Amino acid sequence: MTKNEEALKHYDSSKYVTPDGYTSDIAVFTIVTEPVKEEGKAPPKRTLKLMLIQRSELNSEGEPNIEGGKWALPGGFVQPDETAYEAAIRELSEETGIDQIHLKHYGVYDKPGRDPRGWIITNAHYAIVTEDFLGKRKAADDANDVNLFTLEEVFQLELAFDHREVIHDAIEMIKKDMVQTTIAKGFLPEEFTLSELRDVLLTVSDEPYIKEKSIFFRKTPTLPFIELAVDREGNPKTTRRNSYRPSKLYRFTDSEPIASIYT
Amino acid sequence: MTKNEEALKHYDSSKYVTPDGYTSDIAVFTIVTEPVKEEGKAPPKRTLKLMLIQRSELNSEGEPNIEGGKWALPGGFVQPDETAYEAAIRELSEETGIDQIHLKHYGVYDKPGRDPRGWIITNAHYAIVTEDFLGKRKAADDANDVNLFTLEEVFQLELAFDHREVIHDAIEMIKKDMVQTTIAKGFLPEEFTLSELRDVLLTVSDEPYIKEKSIFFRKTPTLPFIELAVDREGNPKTTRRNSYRPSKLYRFTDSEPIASIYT
DNA sequence: AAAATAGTGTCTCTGAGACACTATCTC
DNA sequence: GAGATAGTGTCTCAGAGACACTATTTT
Repeated sequence: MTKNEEALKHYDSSKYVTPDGYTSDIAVFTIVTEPVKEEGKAPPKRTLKLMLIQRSELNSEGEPNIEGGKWALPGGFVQPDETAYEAAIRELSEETGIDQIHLKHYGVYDKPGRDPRGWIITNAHYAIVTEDFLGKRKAADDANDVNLFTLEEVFQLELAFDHREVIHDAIEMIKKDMVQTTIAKGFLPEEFTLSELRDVLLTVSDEPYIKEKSIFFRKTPTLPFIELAVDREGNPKTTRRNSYRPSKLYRFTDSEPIASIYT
Repeated sequence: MTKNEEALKHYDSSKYVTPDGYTSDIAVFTIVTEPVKEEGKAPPKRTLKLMLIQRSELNSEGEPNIEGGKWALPGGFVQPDETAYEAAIRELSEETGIDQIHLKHYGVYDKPGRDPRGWIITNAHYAIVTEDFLGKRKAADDANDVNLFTLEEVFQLELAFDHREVIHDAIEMIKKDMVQTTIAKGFLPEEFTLSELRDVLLTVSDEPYIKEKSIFFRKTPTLPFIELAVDREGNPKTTRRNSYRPSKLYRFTDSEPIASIYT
Protein backbone atom coordinates (compact mmCIF):
# COMPACT_ATOMS: atom_id res chain seq x y z
CA MET A 1 0.00 0.00 0.00
CA THR A 2 3.02 2.23 -0.24
CA LYS A 3 1.76 3.66 -3.53
CA ASN A 4 -1.46 4.65 -1.81
CA GLU A 5 0.40 6.22 1.08
CA GLU A 6 2.20 8.46 -1.32
CA ALA A 7 -1.04 9.31 -3.07
CA LEU A 8 -2.60 10.22 0.25
CA LYS A 9 0.03 12.85 0.89
CA HIS A 10 -1.34 14.68 -2.12
CA TYR A 11 -4.99 14.14 -1.23
CA ASP A 12 -6.71 17.10 0.32
CA SER A 13 -10.21 16.39 1.55
CA SER A 14 -10.84 20.08 2.11
CA LYS A 15 -11.01 20.40 -1.68
CA TYR A 16 -14.44 18.81 -1.44
CA VAL A 17 -17.57 19.96 0.34
CA THR A 18 -18.42 17.37 2.97
CA PRO A 19 -21.80 16.42 4.45
CA ASP A 20 -22.89 17.95 7.76
CA GLY A 21 -23.94 14.62 9.18
CA TYR A 22 -24.77 10.97 8.58
CA THR A 23 -27.70 9.53 10.46
CA SER A 24 -29.24 6.12 10.86
CA ASP A 25 -33.01 5.80 11.22
CA ILE A 26 -35.06 2.74 12.02
CA ALA A 27 -38.67 1.91 11.23
CA VAL A 28 -39.55 -0.58 13.95
CA PHE A 29 -42.45 -2.87 13.06
CA THR A 30 -44.25 -5.20 15.38
CA ILE A 31 -47.42 -7.24 15.17
CA VAL A 32 -49.73 -6.63 18.08
CA THR A 33 -52.06 -9.47 18.98
CA GLU A 34 -55.13 -8.33 20.78
CA PRO A 35 -57.39 -10.97 22.30
CA VAL A 36 -60.89 -10.40 20.97
CA LYS A 37 -62.46 -11.91 24.05
CA GLU A 38 -61.01 -11.46 27.49
CA GLU A 39 -59.85 -14.69 29.14
CA GLY A 40 -59.30 -18.09 27.65
CA LYS A 41 -58.40 -19.36 24.22
CA ALA A 42 -59.43 -16.86 21.63
CA PRO A 43 -58.82 -15.96 17.99
CA PRO A 44 -56.51 -13.01 18.65
CA LYS A 45 -56.59 -10.18 16.12
CA ARG A 46 -53.18 -9.38 14.68
CA THR A 47 -52.29 -5.87 13.55
CA LEU A 48 -49.07 -4.59 12.01
CA LYS A 49 -47.87 -1.49 13.81
CA LEU A 50 -45.01 0.97 13.54
CA MET A 51 -43.13 2.43 16.49
CA LEU A 52 -42.50 6.19 16.50
CA ILE A 53 -41.09 8.56 19.04
CA GLN A 54 -42.30 12.05 19.75
CA ARG A 55 -39.44 14.50 19.64
CA SER A 56 -39.16 16.56 22.77
CA GLU A 57 -39.83 20.29 22.67
CA LEU A 58 -36.55 21.08 24.43
CA ASN A 59 -33.17 19.46 24.08
CA SER A 60 -30.95 18.40 26.96
CA GLU A 61 -29.67 21.96 27.35
CA GLY A 62 -33.20 23.27 27.77
CA GLU A 63 -33.27 24.95 24.37
CA PRO A 64 -35.89 24.44 21.65
CA ASN A 65 -35.36 21.16 19.77
CA ILE A 66 -35.40 20.80 15.98
CA GLU A 67 -38.80 19.53 14.82
CA GLY A 68 -39.81 19.38 18.48
CA GLY A 69 -43.21 17.88 19.24
CA LYS A 70 -43.44 16.02 15.95
CA TRP A 71 -43.38 12.25 15.57
CA ALA A 72 -40.30 10.66 14.05
CA LEU A 73 -38.49 7.41 13.46
CA PRO A 74 -35.99 6.56 16.17
CA GLY A 75 -32.43 7.18 15.03
CA GLY A 76 -29.47 9.47 15.36
CA PHE A 77 -26.02 10.38 14.19
CA VAL A 78 -23.63 7.67 13.06
CA GLN A 79 -20.19 7.80 14.69
CA PRO A 80 -17.05 7.56 12.52
CA ASP A 81 -16.07 4.24 14.08
CA GLU A 82 -19.29 2.40 13.29
CA THR A 83 -21.52 1.57 10.34
CA ALA A 84 -25.06 2.88 10.06
CA TYR A 85 -26.22 -0.67 10.68
CA GLU A 86 -24.30 -0.82 13.94
CA ALA A 87 -25.54 2.64 14.86
CA ALA A 88 -29.12 1.47 14.30
CA ILE A 89 -28.63 -1.37 16.75
CA ARG A 90 -27.03 0.95 19.28
CA GLU A 91 -29.70 3.64 18.99
CA LEU A 92 -32.53 1.17 19.19
CA SER A 93 -31.09 -0.18 22.36
CA GLU A 94 -30.47 3.31 23.78
CA GLU A 95 -33.82 4.77 22.87
CA THR A 96 -36.09 1.82 23.41
CA GLY A 97 -34.13 -0.94 25.13
CA ILE A 98 -34.71 -3.31 22.23
CA ASP A 99 -31.98 -5.73 21.20
CA GLN A 100 -32.00 -9.00 19.24
CA ILE A 101 -33.86 -7.89 16.16
CA HIS A 102 -34.11 -8.45 12.43
CA LEU A 103 -32.69 -5.29 10.85
CA LYS A 104 -32.42 -4.40 7.17
CA HIS A 105 -31.30 -1.40 5.17
CA TYR A 106 -33.91 -0.23 2.70
CA GLY A 107 -33.12 3.28 1.55
CA VAL A 108 -31.03 6.43 1.62
CA TYR A 109 -32.45 9.92 1.95
CA ASP A 110 -30.21 12.70 0.73
CA LYS A 111 -32.39 15.28 -0.99
CA PRO A 112 -30.92 18.76 -0.55
CA GLY A 113 -32.90 20.72 2.06
CA ARG A 114 -34.53 17.67 3.66
CA ASP A 115 -33.07 18.58 7.04
CA PRO A 116 -32.94 22.20 8.26
CA ARG A 117 -29.67 21.49 10.07
CA GLY A 118 -27.77 21.15 6.81
CA TRP A 119 -26.60 18.49 4.39
CA ILE A 120 -27.58 15.39 6.26
CA ILE A 121 -27.66 11.92 4.76
CA THR A 122 -29.95 9.38 6.34
CA ASN A 123 -29.50 5.64 6.01
CA ALA A 124 -32.89 4.06 6.70
CA HIS A 125 -33.53 0.57 8.06
CA TYR A 126 -36.55 -1.38 9.04
CA ALA A 127 -36.62 -3.63 12.07
CA ILE A 128 -38.90 -6.45 13.08
CA VAL A 129 -39.52 -7.18 16.72
CA THR A 130 -41.95 -9.40 18.53
CA GLU A 131 -44.51 -7.92 20.82
CA ASP A 132 -42.90 -9.16 24.00
CA PHE A 133 -39.66 -7.31 23.24
CA LEU A 134 -41.58 -4.08 23.16
CA GLY A 135 -42.51 -4.61 26.78
CA LYS A 136 -38.95 -3.58 27.50
CA ARG A 137 -39.26 -0.27 25.77
CA LYS A 138 -38.66 2.92 27.66
CA ALA A 139 -38.63 6.57 26.75
CA ALA A 140 -35.12 7.97 26.39
CA ASP A 141 -33.52 11.37 26.99
CA ASP A 142 -34.58 13.46 24.04
CA ALA A 143 -37.75 11.55 23.25
CA ASN A 144 -40.66 12.25 25.49
CA ASP A 145 -42.92 9.53 24.18
CA VAL A 146 -42.73 6.21 22.38
CA ASN A 147 -45.82 4.78 20.77
CA LEU A 148 -47.18 2.22 18.34
CA PHE A 149 -49.42 3.23 15.44
CA THR A 150 -51.31 1.28 12.82
CA LEU A 151 -50.27 1.98 9.25
CA GLU A 152 -53.37 4.16 8.83
CA GLU A 153 -52.86 6.17 12.03
CA VAL A 154 -49.25 6.98 11.14
CA PHE A 155 -50.13 9.31 8.32
CA GLN A 156 -52.57 11.30 10.45
CA LEU A 157 -49.65 12.43 12.62
CA GLU A 158 -47.45 15.45 12.28
CA LEU A 159 -44.21 13.85 11.12
CA ALA A 160 -40.73 15.36 11.45
CA PHE A 161 -38.38 16.08 8.53
CA ASP A 162 -39.18 13.98 5.42
CA HIS A 163 -40.28 11.05 7.55
CA ARG A 164 -43.57 10.81 5.71
CA GLU A 165 -41.66 9.60 2.67
CA VAL A 166 -39.19 7.54 4.70
CA ILE A 167 -42.04 5.78 6.51
CA HIS A 168 -44.03 5.27 3.34
CA ASP A 169 -41.08 3.52 1.74
CA ALA A 170 -40.55 1.37 4.84
CA ILE A 171 -44.14 0.17 4.72
CA GLU A 172 -43.99 -0.64 1.03
CA MET A 173 -40.72 -2.48 1.53
CA ILE A 174 -41.84 -4.59 4.45
CA LYS A 175 -45.05 -5.53 2.67
CA LYS A 176 -43.04 -6.68 -0.32
CA ASP A 177 -40.39 -8.49 1.70
CA MET A 178 -43.05 -10.21 3.76
CA VAL A 179 -44.19 -12.29 0.79
CA GLN A 180 -40.87 -12.41 -1.08
CA THR A 181 -38.57 -13.40 1.78
CA THR A 182 -38.90 -15.28 5.04
CA ILE A 183 -38.89 -12.17 7.25
CA ALA A 184 -42.26 -13.31 8.58
CA LYS A 185 -40.18 -15.38 10.98
CA GLY A 186 -39.18 -12.18 12.75
CA PHE A 187 -42.77 -11.78 13.91
CA LEU A 188 -43.05 -15.36 15.13
CA PRO A 189 -41.50 -17.59 17.77
CA GLU A 190 -38.88 -20.12 16.62
CA GLU A 191 -41.63 -22.71 16.33
CA PHE A 192 -45.04 -21.63 15.19
CA THR A 193 -48.34 -23.03 13.99
CA LEU A 194 -49.65 -22.66 10.47
CA SER A 195 -52.46 -20.44 11.76
CA GLU A 196 -49.96 -18.12 13.38
CA LEU A 197 -47.92 -17.82 10.17
CA ARG A 198 -51.10 -17.29 8.20
CA ASP A 199 -52.27 -14.55 10.57
CA VAL A 200 -48.94 -12.77 10.21
CA LEU A 201 -49.12 -12.91 6.42
CA LEU A 202 -52.74 -11.74 6.46
CA THR A 203 -51.63 -8.43 7.96
CA VAL A 204 -50.09 -7.53 4.59
CA SER A 205 -51.83 -9.61 1.94
CA ASP A 206 -55.29 -10.87 1.02
CA GLU A 207 -54.26 -13.19 -1.79
CA PRO A 208 -56.25 -16.43 -1.91
CA TYR A 209 -53.25 -18.67 -1.31
CA ILE A 210 -53.04 -17.06 2.14
CA LYS A 211 -56.67 -16.20 2.78
CA GLU A 212 -58.13 -19.56 1.79
CA LYS A 213 -57.45 -21.84 4.73
CA SER A 214 -57.46 -25.10 2.82
CA ILE A 215 -54.94 -23.89 0.26
CA PHE A 216 -52.63 -22.46 2.87
CA PHE A 217 -52.75 -25.45 5.21
CA ARG A 218 -52.08 -27.90 2.43
CA LYS A 219 -49.47 -25.91 0.56
CA THR A 220 -47.31 -24.46 3.31
CA PRO A 221 -45.98 -27.74 4.77
CA THR A 222 -44.61 -28.62 1.31
CA LEU A 223 -42.64 -25.39 0.88
CA PRO A 224 -38.87 -25.96 0.88
CA PHE A 225 -38.16 -23.27 3.49
CA ILE A 226 -40.62 -24.57 6.08
CA GLU A 227 -40.39 -27.82 8.00
CA LEU A 228 -42.25 -29.65 10.71
CA ALA A 229 -40.79 -29.30 14.20
CA VAL A 230 -40.11 -32.71 15.70
CA ASP A 231 -38.90 -33.88 19.10
CA ARG A 232 -35.96 -36.22 19.82
CA GLU A 233 -38.01 -39.27 18.88
CA GLY A 234 -39.03 -37.74 15.59
CA ASN A 235 -42.63 -37.13 16.59
CA PRO A 236 -44.22 -33.85 15.52
CA LYS A 237 -44.28 -31.25 18.23
CA THR A 238 -47.60 -29.67 19.07
CA THR A 239 -48.96 -26.78 21.05
CA ARG A 240 -52.32 -25.86 22.53
CA ARG A 241 -51.63 -22.20 22.96
CA ASN A 242 -54.22 -21.17 20.39
CA SER A 243 -56.84 -23.85 20.80
CA TYR A 244 -57.88 -26.84 22.85
CA ARG A 245 -57.08 -29.15 20.01
CA PRO A 246 -53.29 -29.50 19.73
CA SER A 247 -51.81 -28.10 16.55
CA LYS A 248 -48.53 -28.99 14.89
CA LEU A 249 -45.50 -26.73 15.16
CA TYR A 250 -43.35 -25.68 12.22
CA ARG A 251 -40.08 -23.83 11.81
CA PHE A 252 -38.26 -22.02 9.00
CA THR A 253 -35.33 -23.89 7.47
CA ASP A 254 -32.13 -22.18 6.40
CA SER A 255 -33.00 -22.14 2.71
CA GLU A 256 -33.87 -18.75 1.26
CA PRO A 257 -36.11 -19.07 -1.79
CA ILE A 258 -36.27 -16.70 -4.75
CA ALA A 259 -39.72 -15.85 -6.03
CA SER A 260 -40.14 -15.11 -9.72
CA ILE A 261 -42.71 -13.24 -11.75
CA TYR A 262 -42.13 -15.48 -14.78
CA THR A 263 -43.12 -18.73 -13.06
CA MET B 1 -41.36 26.92 10.86
CA THR B 2 -40.52 29.71 13.25
CA LYS B 3 -40.08 27.23 16.08
CA ASN B 4 -37.50 25.41 14.00
CA GLU B 5 -35.71 28.64 13.16
CA GLU B 6 -35.26 29.31 16.82
CA ALA B 7 -34.08 25.77 17.44
CA LEU B 8 -31.54 26.15 14.64
CA LYS B 9 -29.91 29.09 16.41
CA HIS B 10 -28.99 26.66 19.15
CA TYR B 11 -27.88 23.88 16.83
CA ASP B 12 -24.15 23.56 16.40
CA SER B 13 -23.13 21.04 13.76
CA SER B 14 -19.52 21.23 14.90
CA LYS B 15 -20.59 19.29 17.98
CA TYR B 16 -20.71 16.25 15.73
CA VAL B 17 -18.00 14.57 13.71
CA THR B 18 -18.96 14.75 10.06
CA PRO B 19 -18.09 12.42 7.17
CA ASP B 20 -15.18 13.28 4.88
CA GLY B 21 -17.17 12.62 1.75
CA TYR B 22 -20.26 11.16 0.14
CA THR B 23 -19.83 9.35 -3.14
CA SER B 24 -22.11 7.77 -5.69
CA ASP B 25 -20.98 4.64 -7.53
CA ILE B 26 -22.63 2.86 -10.41
CA ALA B 27 -22.42 -0.76 -11.53
CA VAL B 28 -23.28 -0.54 -15.21
CA PHE B 29 -24.58 -3.77 -16.71
CA THR B 30 -25.13 -4.53 -20.33
CA ILE B 31 -25.88 -7.62 -22.33
CA VAL B 32 -23.50 -8.14 -25.20
CA THR B 33 -24.83 -10.10 -28.15
CA GLU B 34 -22.13 -11.78 -30.16
CA PRO B 35 -23.09 -13.37 -33.47
CA VAL B 36 -21.93 -16.97 -33.41
CA LYS B 37 -21.57 -17.06 -37.17
CA GLU B 38 -20.39 -14.13 -39.21
CA GLU B 39 -22.97 -12.78 -41.65
CA GLY B 40 -26.65 -13.46 -41.89
CA LYS B 41 -29.34 -14.47 -39.46
CA ALA B 42 -27.78 -16.25 -36.54
CA PRO B 43 -28.55 -17.34 -32.99
CA PRO B 44 -26.51 -14.65 -31.23
CA LYS B 45 -24.98 -15.54 -27.89
CA ARG B 46 -25.95 -13.16 -25.10
CA THR B 47 -23.65 -12.46 -22.17
CA LEU B 48 -24.23 -10.24 -19.15
CA LYS B 49 -21.28 -7.92 -18.61
CA LEU B 50 -20.22 -5.25 -16.15
CA MET B 51 -18.49 -2.02 -17.07
CA LEU B 52 -15.46 -0.97 -15.03
CA ILE B 53 -12.93 1.80 -15.36
CA GLN B 54 -9.24 1.54 -14.67
CA ARG B 55 -8.12 4.26 -12.29
CA SER B 56 -5.27 6.30 -13.70
CA GLU B 57 -1.86 6.14 -12.05
CA LEU B 58 -1.63 9.92 -11.84
CA ASN B 59 -4.30 12.48 -11.09
CA SER B 60 -4.89 15.67 -13.06
CA GLU B 61 -2.09 17.42 -11.15
CA GLY B 62 0.39 14.73 -12.16
CA GLU B 63 0.58 13.25 -8.68
CA PRO B 64 0.00 9.59 -7.73
CA ASN B 65 -3.69 8.73 -7.67
CA ILE B 66 -5.42 6.81 -4.88
CA GLU B 67 -5.81 3.14 -5.82
CA GLY B 68 -4.23 4.02 -9.17
CA GLY B 69 -4.07 1.25 -11.76
CA LYS B 70 -6.84 -0.77 -10.16
CA TRP B 71 -10.26 -1.39 -11.64
CA ALA B 72 -13.25 0.34 -10.09
CA LEU B 73 -16.88 1.20 -10.55
CA PRO B 74 -17.46 4.55 -12.17
CA GLY B 75 -18.56 7.17 -9.66
CA GLY B 76 -17.46 10.18 -7.70
CA PHE B 77 -18.28 12.71 -5.07
CA VAL B 78 -21.84 13.88 -4.61
CA GLN B 79 -22.30 17.66 -4.56
CA PRO B 80 -24.37 19.28 -1.79
CA ASP B 81 -27.00 20.47 -4.26
CA GLU B 82 -27.79 17.05 -5.72
CA THR B 83 -28.85 13.58 -4.62
CA ALA B 84 -26.62 10.57 -5.08
CA TYR B 85 -29.06 9.41 -7.73
CA GLU B 86 -28.62 12.64 -9.66
CA ALA B 87 -24.88 12.45 -9.16
CA ALA B 88 -24.89 8.93 -10.62
CA ILE B 89 -26.60 10.18 -13.76
CA ARG B 90 -24.18 13.08 -14.03
CA GLU B 91 -21.06 10.98 -13.50
CA LEU B 92 -22.17 8.31 -15.89
CA SER B 93 -22.65 10.92 -18.53
CA GLU B 94 -19.30 12.60 -17.73
CA GLU B 95 -17.23 9.46 -17.55
CA THR B 96 -18.81 7.36 -20.24
CA GLY B 97 -21.22 9.51 -22.21
CA ILE B 98 -24.16 7.31 -21.29
CA ASP B 99 -27.55 8.84 -20.64
CA GLN B 100 -31.12 7.47 -20.68
CA ILE B 101 -30.69 4.50 -18.42
CA HIS B 102 -32.46 2.42 -15.83
CA LEU B 103 -30.81 3.28 -12.52
CA LYS B 104 -31.51 1.86 -9.07
CA HIS B 105 -30.03 2.25 -5.61
CA TYR B 106 -29.07 -1.06 -4.05
CA GLY B 107 -26.70 -0.46 -1.13
CA VAL B 108 -24.67 1.79 1.11
CA TYR B 109 -21.05 1.17 2.03
CA ASP B 110 -19.84 2.87 5.17
CA LYS B 111 -17.52 0.47 6.98
CA PRO B 112 -14.84 2.43 8.86
CA GLY B 113 -11.51 2.22 7.02
CA ARG B 114 -13.00 1.19 3.67
CA ASP B 115 -11.45 4.21 1.98
CA PRO B 116 -7.92 5.38 2.83
CA ARG B 117 -8.95 8.98 2.26
CA GLY B 118 -11.10 9.02 5.38
CA TRP B 119 -14.71 8.52 6.43
CA ILE B 120 -16.36 8.17 3.08
CA ILE B 121 -19.91 6.91 2.55
CA THR B 122 -20.74 5.38 -0.78
CA ASN B 123 -24.23 5.13 -2.18
CA ALA B 124 -24.21 2.33 -4.76
CA HIS B 125 -26.50 1.99 -7.78
CA TYR B 126 -26.80 -0.41 -10.62
CA ALA B 127 -27.58 0.70 -14.13
CA ILE B 128 -28.87 -1.15 -17.15
CA VAL B 129 -27.94 -0.04 -20.62
CA THR B 130 -28.35 -1.56 -24.02
CA GLU B 131 -25.37 -2.49 -26.06
CA ASP B 132 -25.78 0.30 -28.59
CA PHE B 133 -25.55 2.97 -25.87
CA LEU B 134 -22.14 1.70 -24.95
CA GLY B 135 -20.93 2.56 -28.41
CA LYS B 136 -20.99 6.15 -27.15
CA ARG B 137 -18.67 5.45 -24.30
CA LYS B 138 -15.42 7.31 -23.96
CA ALA B 139 -12.62 7.38 -21.43
CA ALA B 140 -12.72 10.45 -19.20
CA ASP B 141 -10.11 12.57 -17.42
CA ASP B 142 -9.04 10.47 -14.49
CA ALA B 143 -9.90 7.11 -15.97
CA ASN B 144 -7.46 5.78 -18.49
CA ASP B 145 -9.53 2.82 -19.62
CA VAL B 146 -13.14 1.68 -19.73
CA ASN B 147 -13.96 -1.96 -20.31
CA LEU B 148 -16.62 -4.64 -20.15
CA PHE B 149 -16.07 -7.85 -18.19
CA THR B 150 -18.09 -11.01 -17.75
CA LEU B 151 -19.17 -11.74 -14.20
CA GLU B 152 -16.40 -14.33 -13.94
CA GLU B 153 -13.65 -12.10 -15.32
CA VAL B 154 -14.49 -9.30 -12.90
CA PHE B 155 -13.24 -11.13 -9.85
CA GLN B 156 -9.89 -11.94 -11.47
CA LEU B 157 -9.10 -8.23 -11.56
CA GLU B 158 -7.37 -6.09 -8.98
CA LEU B 159 -10.26 -4.06 -7.66
CA ALA B 160 -10.03 -0.69 -5.90
CA PHE B 161 -11.29 0.01 -2.38
CA ASP B 162 -13.97 -2.45 -1.24
CA HIS B 163 -15.33 -2.74 -4.76
CA ARG B 164 -15.13 -6.52 -4.64
CA GLU B 165 -17.95 -6.49 -2.12
CA VAL B 166 -19.81 -3.65 -3.81
CA ILE B 167 -19.69 -5.45 -7.15
CA HIS B 168 -20.64 -8.79 -5.63
CA ASP B 169 -23.75 -7.22 -4.12
CA ALA B 170 -24.64 -5.55 -7.42
CA ILE B 171 -24.50 -8.88 -9.24
CA GLU B 172 -26.63 -10.63 -6.65
CA MET B 173 -29.12 -7.81 -6.74
CA ILE B 174 -29.49 -7.63 -10.50
CA LYS B 175 -29.88 -11.40 -10.73
CA LYS B 176 -32.67 -11.24 -8.17
CA ASP B 177 -34.37 -8.21 -9.68
CA MET B 178 -34.19 -9.74 -13.12
CA VAL B 179 -36.71 -12.44 -12.20
CA GLN B 180 -38.65 -10.47 -9.56
CA THR B 181 -39.19 -7.24 -11.46
CA THR B 182 -39.48 -6.20 -15.08
CA ILE B 183 -35.98 -4.72 -15.32
CA ALA B 184 -35.33 -7.16 -18.17
CA LYS B 185 -36.94 -4.46 -20.31
CA GLY B 186 -33.83 -2.33 -19.79
CA PHE B 187 -31.85 -4.83 -21.83
CA LEU B 188 -34.38 -4.98 -24.65
CA PRO B 189 -35.85 -2.68 -27.26
CA GLU B 190 -39.35 -1.29 -26.63
CA GLU B 191 -40.78 -4.15 -28.67
CA PHE B 192 -39.11 -7.50 -28.48
CA THR B 193 -39.66 -11.13 -29.42
CA LEU B 194 -40.20 -13.90 -26.91
CA SER B 195 -36.87 -15.44 -27.89
CA GLU B 196 -35.10 -12.18 -27.13
CA LEU B 197 -36.71 -11.90 -23.71
CA ARG B 198 -35.91 -15.53 -23.03
CA ASP B 199 -32.28 -15.06 -24.02
CA VAL B 200 -32.00 -12.10 -21.65
CA LEU B 201 -33.46 -14.10 -18.77
CA LEU B 202 -31.23 -17.05 -19.56
CA THR B 203 -28.17 -14.92 -18.75
CA VAL B 204 -29.17 -15.09 -15.08
CA SER B 205 -31.38 -18.15 -14.61
CA ASP B 206 -31.64 -21.76 -15.76
CA GLU B 207 -35.04 -22.52 -14.26
CA PRO B 208 -37.22 -24.74 -16.47
CA TYR B 209 -39.94 -22.12 -16.94
CA ILE B 210 -37.33 -20.10 -18.81
CA LYS B 211 -35.12 -22.82 -20.23
CA GLU B 212 -37.92 -25.01 -21.59
CA LYS B 213 -39.02 -23.32 -24.80
CA SER B 214 -42.56 -24.66 -24.86
CA ILE B 215 -43.30 -23.53 -21.33
CA PHE B 216 -41.85 -20.09 -21.86
CA PHE B 217 -43.54 -19.47 -25.22
CA ARG B 218 -46.93 -20.54 -23.96
CA LYS B 219 -46.78 -18.91 -20.55
CA THR B 220 -45.22 -15.53 -21.25
CA PRO B 221 -47.96 -14.11 -23.52
CA THR B 222 -50.47 -14.70 -20.70
CA LEU B 223 -48.51 -12.77 -18.08
CA PRO B 224 -50.27 -9.58 -16.97
CA PHE B 225 -47.22 -7.37 -17.47
CA ILE B 226 -46.54 -8.41 -21.05
CA GLU B 227 -48.72 -7.73 -24.08
CA LEU B 228 -48.66 -8.28 -27.80
CA ALA B 229 -47.54 -5.31 -29.86
CA VAL B 230 -50.19 -4.43 -32.47
CA ASP B 231 -50.32 -1.93 -35.30
CA ARG B 232 -53.06 0.64 -35.97
CA GLU B 233 -55.37 -1.99 -37.44
CA GLY B 234 -54.92 -4.24 -34.43
CA ASN B 235 -52.81 -6.79 -36.25
CA PRO B 236 -49.83 -8.25 -34.39
CA LYS B 237 -46.54 -6.65 -35.31
CA THR B 238 -43.75 -8.92 -36.43
CA THR B 239 -40.05 -8.79 -37.09
CA ARG B 240 -37.59 -10.89 -39.02
CA ARG B 241 -34.45 -9.62 -37.36
CA ASN B 242 -33.66 -12.98 -35.74
CA SER B 243 -34.98 -15.40 -38.33
CA TYR B 244 -36.46 -15.75 -41.76
CA ARG B 245 -39.81 -16.70 -40.33
CA PRO B 246 -41.44 -13.55 -38.90
CA SER B 247 -41.92 -13.59 -35.17
CA LYS B 248 -44.41 -11.64 -33.10
CA LEU B 249 -43.38 -8.59 -31.10
CA TYR B 250 -44.31 -8.00 -27.48
CA ARG B 251 -43.96 -5.10 -25.05
CA PHE B 252 -44.06 -4.64 -21.28
CA THR B 253 -47.23 -3.09 -19.91
CA ASP B 254 -47.25 -0.60 -17.05
CA SER B 255 -48.28 -3.13 -14.42
CA GLU B 256 -45.62 -4.14 -11.92
CA PRO B 257 -46.28 -7.59 -10.48
CA ILE B 258 -45.28 -8.85 -7.05
CA ALA B 259 -43.86 -12.34 -6.88
CA SER B 260 -44.43 -14.39 -3.74
CA ILE B 261 -42.70 -17.36 -2.19
CA TYR B 262 -45.94 -18.61 -0.64
CA THR B 263 -47.81 -19.05 -3.95
C1' DA C 1 -34.87 -29.87 -50.16
C1' DA C 2 -32.16 -28.05 -46.33
C1' DA C 3 -31.72 -25.23 -42.51
C1' DA C 4 -32.99 -22.16 -39.10
C1' DT C 5 -36.05 -19.87 -35.96
C1' DA C 6 -40.87 -19.75 -34.38
C1' DG C 7 -44.04 -21.64 -32.68
C1' DT C 8 -48.15 -25.67 -31.55
C1' DG C 9 -50.15 -30.56 -30.25
C1' DT C 10 -50.59 -33.83 -27.04
C1' DC C 11 -50.25 -36.24 -22.99
C1' DT C 12 -49.52 -36.77 -17.95
C1' DC C 13 -49.70 -35.34 -13.52
C1' DT C 14 -49.61 -31.88 -10.04
C1' DG C 15 -51.77 -28.60 -7.64
C1' DA C 16 -54.76 -24.28 -7.25
C1' DG C 17 -59.18 -23.07 -5.70
C1' DA C 18 -63.73 -23.64 -3.57
C1' DC C 19 -66.38 -25.39 0.06
C1' DA C 20 -68.12 -28.86 2.81
C1' DC C 21 -66.82 -32.02 6.01
C1' DT C 22 -64.30 -34.37 10.04
C1' DA C 23 -61.05 -34.27 14.30
C1' DT C 24 -59.73 -32.92 18.85
C1' DC C 25 -60.19 -30.71 22.69
C1' DT C 26 -62.58 -28.02 27.01
C1' DC C 27 -66.39 -26.51 29.40
C1' DG D 1 -73.65 -31.20 23.17
C1' DA D 2 -71.81 -26.52 22.20
C1' DG D 3 -68.14 -24.14 20.55
C1' DA D 4 -63.65 -23.29 19.06
C1' DT D 5 -59.47 -24.18 16.39
C1' DA D 6 -57.21 -27.62 13.40
C1' DG D 7 -57.18 -29.80 9.95
C1' DT D 8 -58.94 -33.30 5.59
C1' DG D 9 -62.01 -35.03 1.44
C1' DT D 10 -63.50 -34.26 -2.86
C1' DC D 11 -64.22 -32.32 -7.10
C1' DT D 12 -63.01 -29.37 -11.10
C1' DC D 13 -60.16 -27.18 -14.01
C1' DA D 14 -55.85 -24.75 -15.20
C1' DG D 15 -51.44 -25.21 -16.16
C1' DA D 16 -46.49 -27.08 -15.49
C1' DG D 17 -43.40 -30.01 -17.75
C1' DA D 18 -41.61 -33.02 -21.41
C1' DC D 19 -40.89 -33.82 -26.12
C1' DA D 20 -42.34 -34.45 -30.60
C1' DC D 21 -44.31 -32.20 -34.20
C1' DT D 22 -45.71 -28.36 -37.60
C1' DA D 23 -45.08 -23.51 -39.76
C1' DT D 24 -42.66 -19.94 -42.24
C1' DT D 25 -39.18 -18.26 -44.57
C1' DT D 26 -34.51 -17.87 -47.42
C1' DT D 27 -30.76 -20.05 -49.73
